[in-house]
Amino acid sequence: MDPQESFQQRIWHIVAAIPQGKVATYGDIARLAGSPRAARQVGGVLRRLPQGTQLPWHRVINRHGAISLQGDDLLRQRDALAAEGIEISDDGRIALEQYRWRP
DNA sequence: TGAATGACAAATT
DNA sequence: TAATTTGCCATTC
Repeated sequence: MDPQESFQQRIWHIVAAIPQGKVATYGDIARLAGSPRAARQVGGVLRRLPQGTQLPWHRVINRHGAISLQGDDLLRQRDALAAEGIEISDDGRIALEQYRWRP
């Protein structure tokens, strides 16, 4: 990975590369960014994104295929994913084997 | 400069 | 198998 870029910039680039209709886990992104143990920081970066961002942050979910957000944000992400053709089971989880992004 | 924080993940119970 | 606890580490206060 490019060491000149800050950690959060690498996260931005990786998340931006997730294709529509696919999802990635926080752990995956952390690994692609060169810090396999920094999954938590991935969430930290996405949390501080500006409102008008173009980043497809809604395509990032946790290892259980579930959305980690809560409240209104949870509903918004759920809708955004459904709009891309991603189906969510009744318990609020996604079939990772089917929708997971494999670069 | 150092302590606290957290959109996770793996190990333990 | 599911729930709880522990470790992680870049960013924020």
